[in-house]
Amino acid sequence: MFENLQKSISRFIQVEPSEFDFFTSCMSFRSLKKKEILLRADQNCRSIYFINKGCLRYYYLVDGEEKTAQFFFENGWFTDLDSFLGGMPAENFVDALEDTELLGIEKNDLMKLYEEIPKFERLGRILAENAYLGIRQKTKTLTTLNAEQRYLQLMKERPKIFERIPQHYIASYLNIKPQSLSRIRRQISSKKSKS
Amino acid sequence: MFENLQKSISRFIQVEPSEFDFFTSCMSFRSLKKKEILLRADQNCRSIYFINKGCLRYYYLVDGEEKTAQFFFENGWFTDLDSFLGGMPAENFVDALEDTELLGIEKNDLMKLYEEIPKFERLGRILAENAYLGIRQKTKTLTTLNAEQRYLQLMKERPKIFERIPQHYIASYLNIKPQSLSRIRRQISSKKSKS
DNA sequence: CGTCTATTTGAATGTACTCAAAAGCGGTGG
DNA sequence: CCACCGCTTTTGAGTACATTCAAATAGACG
Repeated sequence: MFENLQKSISRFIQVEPSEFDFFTSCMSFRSLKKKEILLRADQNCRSIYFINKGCLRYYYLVDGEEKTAQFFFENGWFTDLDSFLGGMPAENFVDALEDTELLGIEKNDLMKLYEEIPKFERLGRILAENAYLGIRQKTKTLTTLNAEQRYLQLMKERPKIFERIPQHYIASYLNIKPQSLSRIRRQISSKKSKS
Repeated sequence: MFENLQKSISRFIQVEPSEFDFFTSCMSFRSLKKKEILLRADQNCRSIYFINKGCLRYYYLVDGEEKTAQFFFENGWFTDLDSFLGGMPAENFVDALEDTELLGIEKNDLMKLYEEIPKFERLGRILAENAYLGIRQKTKTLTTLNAEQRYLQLMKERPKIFERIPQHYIASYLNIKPQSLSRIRRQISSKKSKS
Protein backbone atom coordinates (compact mmCIF):
# COMPACT_ATOMS: atom_id res chain seq x y z
CA MET A 1 0.00 0.00 0.00
CA PHE A 2 2.61 2.52 1.05
CA GLU A 3 5.74 1.22 -0.65
CA ASN A 4 5.79 3.84 -3.37
CA LEU A 5 5.19 6.60 -0.87
CA GLN A 6 7.92 5.26 1.35
CA LYS A 7 10.44 5.12 -1.45
CA SER A 8 9.45 8.48 -2.79
CA ILE A 9 9.83 10.22 0.55
CA SER A 10 13.13 8.59 1.34
CA ARG A 11 14.66 10.39 -1.61
CA PHE A 12 14.38 13.58 0.44
CA ILE A 13 14.23 12.78 4.14
CA GLN A 14 15.02 9.88 6.42
CA VAL A 15 12.10 8.80 8.56
CA GLU A 16 11.84 6.27 11.33
CA PRO A 17 9.21 3.58 10.87
CA SER A 18 7.17 5.11 13.67
CA GLU A 19 7.27 8.50 12.00
CA PHE A 20 6.25 7.01 8.72
CA ASP A 21 3.38 5.25 10.39
CA PHE A 22 2.24 8.48 11.92
CA PHE A 23 2.40 10.05 8.52
CA THR A 24 0.43 7.35 6.77
CA SER A 25 -2.15 7.32 9.54
CA CYS A 26 -3.09 10.82 8.38
CA MET A 27 -3.58 9.76 4.79
CA SER A 28 -6.69 8.55 3.11
CA PHE A 29 -6.92 6.48 0.00
CA ARG A 30 -8.88 7.56 -3.00
CA SER A 31 -9.21 6.02 -6.39
CA LEU A 32 -10.36 7.66 -9.58
CA LYS A 33 -11.63 6.07 -12.74
CA LYS A 34 -10.29 7.33 -16.02
CA LYS A 35 -11.87 10.73 -16.82
CA GLU A 36 -13.13 11.16 -13.28
CA ILE A 37 -12.76 14.67 -11.91
CA LEU A 38 -10.80 15.18 -8.70
CA LEU A 39 -11.19 18.93 -8.46
CA ARG A 40 -13.36 21.53 -10.13
CA ALA A 41 -12.92 25.26 -10.27
CA ASP A 42 -14.87 26.83 -7.40
CA GLN A 43 -14.26 23.85 -5.17
CA ASN A 44 -11.74 24.08 -2.38
CA CYS A 45 -8.73 21.85 -2.65
CA ARG A 46 -8.29 20.63 0.89
CA SER A 47 -5.64 17.96 0.42
CA ILE A 48 -2.26 17.26 -1.00
CA TYR A 49 -2.22 14.02 -2.92
CA PHE A 50 0.49 11.49 -3.46
CA ILE A 51 -0.09 9.69 -6.73
CA ASN A 52 0.40 6.02 -6.13
CA LYS A 53 -0.61 5.02 -9.62
CA GLY A 54 -1.96 6.67 -12.72
CA CYS A 55 -1.93 10.16 -14.06
CA LEU A 56 -3.66 13.49 -13.49
CA ARG A 57 -4.24 16.43 -15.78
CA TYR A 58 -4.29 19.91 -14.24
CA TYR A 59 -6.07 22.47 -16.41
CA TYR A 60 -8.12 25.61 -16.49
CA LEU A 61 -10.70 27.11 -18.80
CA VAL A 62 -10.18 30.12 -21.04
CA ASP A 63 -13.27 31.04 -23.05
CA GLY A 64 -14.46 27.49 -22.72
CA GLU A 65 -11.19 26.04 -23.94
CA GLU A 66 -9.23 23.74 -21.66
CA LYS A 67 -5.63 24.80 -21.13
CA THR A 68 -3.41 22.13 -19.64
CA ALA A 69 -0.98 23.50 -17.08
CA GLN A 70 0.60 20.23 -16.10
CA PHE A 71 0.48 16.47 -15.96
CA PHE A 72 1.16 14.53 -12.77
CA PHE A 73 2.28 10.93 -12.70
CA GLU A 74 2.75 8.11 -10.20
CA ASN A 75 5.17 8.91 -7.40
CA GLY A 76 4.54 12.61 -7.78
CA TRP A 77 2.55 14.95 -5.60
CA PHE A 78 -0.37 17.11 -6.54
CA THR A 79 -2.32 19.94 -5.03
CA ASP A 80 -3.83 23.19 -6.21
CA LEU A 81 -1.54 25.28 -4.07
CA ASP A 82 -3.48 28.53 -4.27
CA SER A 83 -6.60 26.87 -3.04
CA PHE A 84 -4.88 24.58 -0.57
CA LEU A 85 -2.92 27.33 1.12
CA GLY A 86 -5.31 30.20 0.73
CA GLY A 87 -8.46 28.23 1.50
CA MET A 88 -10.13 29.85 -1.46
CA PRO A 89 -11.91 28.13 -4.35
CA ALA A 90 -9.63 26.72 -7.00
CA GLU A 91 -9.53 28.27 -10.45
CA ASN A 92 -8.43 25.01 -11.97
CA PHE A 93 -9.67 21.54 -12.74
CA VAL A 94 -8.05 18.19 -12.28
CA ASP A 95 -9.09 14.94 -13.80
CA ALA A 96 -7.63 11.48 -14.20
CA LEU A 97 -6.27 10.47 -17.59
CA GLU A 98 -6.05 6.87 -16.42
CA ASP A 99 -7.43 4.89 -13.52
CA THR A 100 -5.58 6.50 -10.67
CA GLU A 101 -4.84 5.84 -7.02
CA LEU A 102 -4.24 8.67 -4.62
CA LEU A 103 -3.17 9.06 -1.03
CA GLY A 104 -4.41 12.35 0.32
CA ILE A 105 -3.49 14.30 3.40
CA GLU A 106 -5.65 17.16 4.60
CA LYS A 107 -4.35 20.55 5.47
CA ASN A 108 -5.03 20.31 9.21
CA ASP A 109 -3.25 17.01 9.40
CA LEU A 110 -0.33 18.28 7.38
CA MET A 111 0.06 21.32 9.59
CA LYS A 112 -0.01 19.08 12.63
CA LEU A 113 2.58 16.85 11.04
CA TYR A 114 4.79 19.86 10.32
CA GLU A 115 4.56 20.81 13.99
CA GLU A 116 5.22 17.41 15.40
CA ILE A 117 7.88 16.15 13.05
CA PRO A 118 9.84 19.05 11.54
CA LYS A 119 11.44 16.64 9.09
CA PHE A 120 8.20 16.75 7.17
CA GLU A 121 8.42 20.49 6.97
CA ARG A 122 11.67 19.82 5.16
CA LEU A 123 9.88 17.49 2.79
CA GLY A 124 7.35 20.23 2.17
CA ARG A 125 10.10 22.71 1.48
CA ILE A 126 11.85 20.42 -0.95
CA LEU A 127 8.68 19.56 -2.80
CA ALA A 128 7.81 23.23 -3.10
CA GLU A 129 11.29 24.00 -4.36
CA ASN A 130 11.04 21.26 -6.94
CA ALA A 131 7.63 22.44 -8.04
CA TYR A 132 9.11 25.88 -8.52
CA LEU A 133 12.03 24.55 -10.54
CA GLY A 134 9.70 22.57 -12.75
CA ILE A 135 7.42 25.42 -13.64
CA ARG A 136 10.36 27.77 -14.02
CA GLN A 137 11.73 25.44 -16.64
CA LYS A 138 8.41 25.23 -18.40
CA THR A 139 8.00 28.98 -18.48
CA LYS A 140 11.44 29.36 -19.96
CA THR A 141 10.53 26.87 -22.64
CA LEU A 142 7.32 28.70 -23.46
CA THR A 143 9.02 32.06 -23.77
CA THR A 144 12.11 30.85 -25.58
CA LEU A 145 11.13 28.20 -28.08
CA ASN A 146 8.68 28.20 -30.94
CA ALA A 147 5.97 25.58 -31.26
CA GLU A 148 8.08 23.08 -33.19
CA GLN A 149 10.98 23.41 -30.80
CA ARG A 150 8.74 22.93 -27.79
CA TYR A 151 7.37 19.77 -29.30
CA LEU A 152 10.81 18.41 -30.17
CA GLN A 153 12.12 19.20 -26.72
CA LEU A 154 9.28 17.35 -25.06
CA MET A 155 9.80 14.42 -27.41
CA LYS A 156 13.42 14.31 -26.42
CA GLU A 157 13.08 14.84 -22.69
CA ARG A 158 9.90 12.99 -21.87
CA PRO A 159 9.21 10.64 -24.77
CA LYS A 160 7.14 8.35 -22.60
CA ILE A 161 4.33 10.78 -22.11
CA PHE A 162 3.45 10.39 -25.78
CA GLU A 163 2.58 6.80 -25.08
CA ARG A 164 0.15 7.72 -22.33
CA ILE A 165 -1.39 11.02 -23.25
CA PRO A 166 -3.61 11.93 -26.22
CA GLN A 167 -2.08 14.35 -28.65
CA HIS A 168 -4.54 17.17 -28.11
CA TYR A 169 -3.74 17.27 -24.40
CA ILE A 170 -0.06 17.42 -25.18
CA ALA A 171 -0.75 20.21 -27.65
CA SER A 172 -2.58 22.08 -24.95
CA TYR A 173 0.26 21.53 -22.50
CA LEU A 174 2.69 22.94 -25.06
CA ASN A 175 0.36 25.87 -25.66
CA ILE A 176 -0.24 24.84 -29.24
CA LYS A 177 -3.57 24.28 -30.96
CA PRO A 178 -4.16 20.64 -31.85
CA GLN A 179 -4.37 21.47 -35.56
CA SER A 180 -1.02 23.19 -35.37
CA LEU A 181 0.61 20.30 -33.57
CA SER A 182 -0.67 17.96 -36.23
CA ARG A 183 0.91 20.12 -38.94
CA ILE A 184 4.16 20.33 -37.01
CA ARG A 185 4.32 16.57 -36.77
CA ARG A 186 3.71 16.20 -40.47
CA GLN A 187 6.46 18.67 -41.32
CA ILE A 188 8.90 16.91 -39.04
CA SER A 189 8.19 13.49 -40.49
CA SER A 190 8.54 14.80 -44.03
CA LYS A 191 11.86 16.41 -43.12
CA LYS A 192 13.05 13.14 -41.67
CA SER A 193 12.12 11.07 -44.68
CA LYS A 194 13.93 13.47 -47.00
CA SER A 195 17.21 13.25 -45.08
CA MET B 1 20.25 47.39 9.63
CA PHE B 2 17.95 44.41 10.09
CA GLU B 3 14.58 46.08 10.60
CA ASN B 4 13.25 45.25 7.16
CA LEU B 5 14.43 41.68 7.45
CA GLN B 6 12.88 41.38 10.88
CA LYS B 7 9.55 42.67 9.70
CA SER B 8 9.58 40.62 6.56
CA ILE B 9 10.28 37.38 8.38
CA SER B 10 7.70 37.99 11.06
CA ARG B 11 5.00 37.83 8.42
CA PHE B 12 5.68 34.10 8.24
CA ILE B 13 7.26 32.88 11.46
CA GLN B 14 7.71 34.07 15.01
CA VAL B 15 11.30 34.18 16.15
CA GLU B 16 12.86 34.93 19.51
CA PRO B 17 15.40 37.74 19.56
CA SER B 18 18.15 35.20 20.18
CA GLU B 19 17.06 33.18 17.18
CA PHE B 20 16.94 36.26 15.03
CA ASP B 21 20.42 37.20 16.16
CA PHE B 22 21.69 33.78 15.27
CA PHE B 23 20.09 34.18 11.87
CA THR B 24 21.58 37.58 11.20
CA SER B 25 24.99 36.46 12.40
CA CYS B 26 25.05 34.18 9.35
CA MET B 27 24.28 37.00 6.94
CA SER B 28 26.66 39.23 5.13
CA PHE B 29 25.92 42.63 3.72
CA ARG B 30 26.50 43.47 0.12
CA SER B 31 25.72 46.57 -1.82
CA LEU B 32 25.42 46.95 -5.55
CA LYS B 33 25.60 50.08 -7.62
CA LYS B 34 23.03 50.54 -10.34
CA LYS B 35 23.82 48.24 -13.30
CA GLU B 36 26.24 46.18 -11.25
CA ILE B 37 26.03 42.46 -11.88
CA LEU B 38 25.34 40.15 -8.95
CA LEU B 39 25.40 36.88 -10.85
CA ARG B 40 26.51 35.78 -14.28
CA ALA B 41 25.64 32.64 -16.15
CA ASP B 42 28.34 30.04 -15.47
CA GLN B 43 28.93 31.33 -11.97
CA ASN B 44 27.61 29.44 -9.01
CA CYS B 45 24.97 31.14 -6.95
CA ARG B 46 26.00 30.29 -3.41
CA SER B 47 23.67 32.52 -1.43
CA ILE B 48 20.10 33.48 -0.91
CA TYR B 49 19.70 37.23 -0.71
CA PHE B 50 17.26 39.36 1.19
CA ILE B 51 16.79 42.65 -0.62
CA ASN B 52 16.96 45.41 1.93
CA LYS B 53 16.70 48.17 -0.62
CA GLY B 54 16.64 48.51 -4.38
CA CYS B 55 15.74 46.24 -7.21
CA LEU B 56 17.17 43.30 -9.14
CA ARG B 57 16.54 42.04 -12.63
CA TYR B 58 16.79 38.31 -13.26
CA TYR B 59 17.36 37.45 -16.91
CA TYR B 60 18.88 35.05 -19.37
CA LEU B 61 20.26 35.24 -22.87
CA VAL B 62 18.63 33.78 -25.96
CA ASP B 63 20.65 34.36 -29.11
CA GLY B 64 22.25 37.34 -27.47
CA GLU B 65 18.94 38.84 -26.47
CA GLU B 66 18.21 39.42 -22.79
CA LYS B 67 14.96 37.86 -21.60
CA THR B 68 13.75 39.11 -18.27
CA ALA B 69 12.30 36.38 -16.10
CA GLN B 70 11.53 38.44 -13.04
CA PHE B 71 12.12 41.59 -11.05
CA PHE B 72 12.87 41.51 -7.33
CA PHE B 73 12.26 44.44 -5.00
CA GLU B 74 13.05 45.48 -1.45
CA ASN B 75 11.78 43.08 1.22
CA GLY B 76 11.82 40.22 -1.22
CA TRP B 77 14.20 37.31 -1.50
CA PHE B 78 16.31 36.26 -4.42
CA THR B 79 18.36 33.29 -5.45
CA ASP B 80 18.98 31.31 -8.60
CA LEU B 81 17.44 28.20 -7.17
CA ASP B 82 18.80 25.75 -9.72
CA SER B 83 22.32 26.85 -9.06
CA PHE B 84 21.89 27.34 -5.34
CA LEU B 85 20.41 23.91 -4.73
CA GLY B 86 22.16 21.94 -7.40
CA GLY B 87 25.56 23.55 -6.95
CA MET B 88 25.84 23.90 -10.69
CA PRO B 89 26.61 27.04 -12.69
CA ALA B 90 23.67 29.35 -13.16
CA GLU B 91 22.12 29.80 -16.59
CA ASN B 92 20.91 33.24 -15.69
CA PHE B 93 22.13 36.72 -14.94
CA VAL B 94 21.17 39.15 -12.25
CA ASP B 95 21.93 42.82 -12.11
CA ALA B 96 20.80 45.80 -10.10
CA LEU B 97 18.39 48.26 -11.69
CA GLU B 98 19.01 50.70 -8.84
CA ASP B 99 21.56 51.02 -6.09
CA THR B 100 20.74 47.97 -4.05
CA GLU B 101 21.48 46.58 -0.60
CA LEU B 102 21.50 42.85 0.01
CA LEU B 103 21.80 40.56 2.98
CA GLY B 104 23.10 37.20 1.87
CA ILE B 105 23.18 33.86 3.56
CA GLU B 106 25.31 31.05 2.19
CA LYS B 107 24.07 27.58 1.60
CA ASN B 108 26.10 25.92 4.38
CA ASP B 109 24.87 28.42 6.89
CA LEU B 110 21.31 28.09 5.75
CA MET B 111 21.45 24.32 6.02
CA LYS B 112 22.87 24.65 9.51
CA LEU B 113 20.12 27.10 10.37
CA TYR B 114 17.50 24.67 9.09
CA GLU B 115 18.96 22.01 11.36
CA GLU B 116 19.26 24.10 14.45
CA ILE B 117 16.05 26.08 14.25
CA PRO B 118 13.38 24.20 12.32
CA LYS B 119 11.27 27.33 12.26
CA PHE B 120 13.52 28.58 9.51
CA GLU B 121 12.84 25.49 7.51
CA ARG B 122 9.24 26.64 7.65
CA LEU B 123 10.26 30.02 6.36
CA GLY B 124 12.08 28.30 3.54
CA ARG B 125 9.01 26.25 2.73
CA ILE B 126 6.75 29.27 2.69
CA LEU B 127 9.08 31.30 0.53
CA ALA B 128 9.38 28.43 -1.92
CA GLU B 129 5.61 28.05 -2.00
CA ASN B 130 5.19 31.74 -2.68
CA ALA B 131 7.80 31.67 -5.39
CA TYR B 132 5.88 28.84 -6.99
CA LEU B 133 2.59 30.71 -6.78
CA GLY B 134 4.14 33.78 -8.34
CA ILE B 135 5.60 32.06 -11.34
CA ARG B 136 2.50 29.94 -11.76
CA GLN B 137 0.51 33.14 -12.09
CA LYS B 138 2.96 34.57 -14.56
CA THR B 139 2.90 31.47 -16.70
CA LYS B 140 -0.86 31.53 -16.78
CA THR B 141 -0.74 35.14 -17.91
CA LEU B 142 1.74 34.35 -20.66
CA THR B 143 -0.30 31.47 -22.01
CA THR B 144 -3.70 33.10 -21.65
CA LEU B 145 -3.43 36.76 -22.58
CA ASN B 146 -2.22 38.51 -25.70
CA ALA B 147 0.44 41.20 -25.60
CA GLU B 148 -1.94 44.09 -25.02
CA GLN B 149 -3.79 42.26 -22.26
CA ARG B 150 -0.56 41.35 -20.52
CA TYR B 151 0.49 44.97 -20.55
CA LEU B 152 -2.84 46.20 -19.25
CA GLN B 153 -2.88 43.60 -16.51
CA LEU B 154 0.55 44.62 -15.32
CA MET B 155 -0.45 48.26 -15.42
CA LYS B 156 -3.44 47.46 -13.27
CA GLU B 157 -1.83 45.11 -10.79
CA ARG B 158 1.62 46.60 -10.37
CA PRO B 159 1.45 50.17 -11.64
CA LYS B 160 4.39 51.21 -9.54
CA ILE B 161 6.92 49.18 -11.46
CA PHE B 162 6.43 51.51 -14.42
CA GLU B 163 7.87 54.29 -12.33
CA ARG B 164 11.02 52.34 -11.57
CA ILE B 165 11.75 50.18 -14.56
CA PRO B 166 12.60 51.17 -18.14
CA GLN B 167 10.04 50.21 -20.70
CA HIS B 168 12.20 47.81 -22.66
CA TYR B 169 12.82 45.72 -19.55
CA ILE B 170 9.11 45.61 -18.89
CA ALA B 171 8.56 44.60 -22.49
CA SER B 172 11.04 41.80 -22.04
CA TYR B 173 9.36 40.70 -18.82
CA LEU B 174 6.03 40.56 -20.64
CA ASN B 175 7.65 38.62 -23.47
CA ILE B 176 6.99 41.41 -25.94
CA LYS B 177 9.50 43.13 -28.20
CA PRO B 178 10.11 46.77 -27.23
CA GLN B 179 8.84 47.98 -30.59
CA SER B 180 5.62 46.06 -30.11
CA LEU B 181 5.10 47.41 -26.62
CA SER B 182 5.56 50.91 -27.95
CA ARG B 183 2.86 50.32 -30.56
CA ILE B 184 0.55 48.80 -27.99
CA ARG B 185 0.91 51.86 -25.81
CA ARG B 186 0.14 54.14 -28.70
CA GLN B 187 -2.98 52.18 -29.61
CA ILE B 188 -4.19 52.26 -26.04
CA SER B 189 -3.68 55.97 -25.67
CA SER B 190 -5.45 56.65 -28.96
CA LYS B 191 -8.37 54.47 -27.84
CA LYS B 192 -8.57 56.37 -24.59
CA SER B 193 -8.61 59.80 -26.19
CA LYS B 194 -11.40 58.76 -28.53
CA SER B 195 -13.68 57.66 -25.74
C1' DC C 1 27.14 69.83 -25.77
C1' DG C 2 27.85 65.36 -27.65
C1' DT C 3 27.29 60.54 -27.32
C1' DC C 4 24.91 56.58 -26.25
C1' DT C 5 20.75 54.32 -25.21
C1' DA C 6 15.70 54.12 -25.25
C1' DT C 7 11.58 54.85 -27.64
C1' DT C 8 8.82 55.52 -31.54
C1' DT C 9 7.35 54.79 -36.22
C1' DG C 10 7.01 52.48 -40.89
C1' DA C 11 6.75 48.59 -44.01
C1' DA C 12 7.03 43.85 -44.94
C1' DT C 13 6.95 39.16 -43.13
C1' DG C 14 5.97 34.80 -40.78
C1' DT C 15 4.29 31.78 -37.28
C1' DA C 16 0.58 30.05 -35.41
C1' DC C 17 -4.09 31.03 -35.47
C1' DT C 18 -9.35 30.51 -36.93
C1' DC C 19 -12.89 28.44 -39.46
C1' DA C 20 -14.31 24.55 -41.93
C1' DA C 21 -14.49 19.89 -43.12
C1' DA C 22 -12.77 15.22 -44.05
C1' DA C 23 -10.58 11.10 -42.45
C1' DG C 24 -9.28 8.06 -38.78
C1' DC C 25 -9.94 5.61 -34.55
C1' DG C 26 -12.09 3.50 -30.53
C1' DG C 27 -15.68 2.17 -27.72
C1' DT C 28 -20.54 0.55 -27.26
C1' DG C 29 -24.72 -1.64 -28.22
C1' DG C 30 -27.51 -4.27 -31.18
C1' DC D 1 -18.96 -9.31 -34.89
C1' DC D 2 -20.26 -5.59 -37.21
C1' DA D 3 -22.32 -0.91 -37.45
C1' DC D 4 -22.67 3.24 -35.61
C1' DC D 5 -21.47 7.27 -32.99
C1' DG D 6 -18.49 10.45 -30.84
C1' DC D 7 -14.13 12.03 -30.31
C1' DT D 8 -9.39 12.73 -32.18
C1' DT D 9 -6.40 13.81 -35.78
C1' DT D 10 -5.46 15.55 -40.17
C1' DT D 11 -5.81 18.74 -43.98
C1' DG D 12 -7.00 23.15 -46.52
C1' DA D 13 -7.54 28.09 -47.01
C1' DG D 14 -7.44 32.52 -45.28
C1' DT D 15 -6.11 35.66 -41.42
C1' DA D 16 -4.03 38.21 -37.54
C1' DC D 17 -0.91 39.30 -34.13
C1' DA D 18 3.45 40.16 -33.15
C1' DT D 19 7.61 39.86 -35.32
C1' DT D 20 11.91 41.56 -38.14
C1' DC D 21 14.51 44.96 -40.40
C1' DA D 22 15.30 49.72 -40.84
C1' DA D 23 15.50 54.34 -39.48
C1' DA D 24 14.10 58.58 -37.14
C1' DT D 25 13.26 60.91 -32.82
C1' DA D 26 13.66 61.53 -27.97
C1' DG D 27 15.91 61.35 -23.72
C1' DA D 28 19.65 60.50 -20.26
C1' DC D 29 24.13 60.98 -18.66
C1' DG D 30 28.79 62.47 -18.36
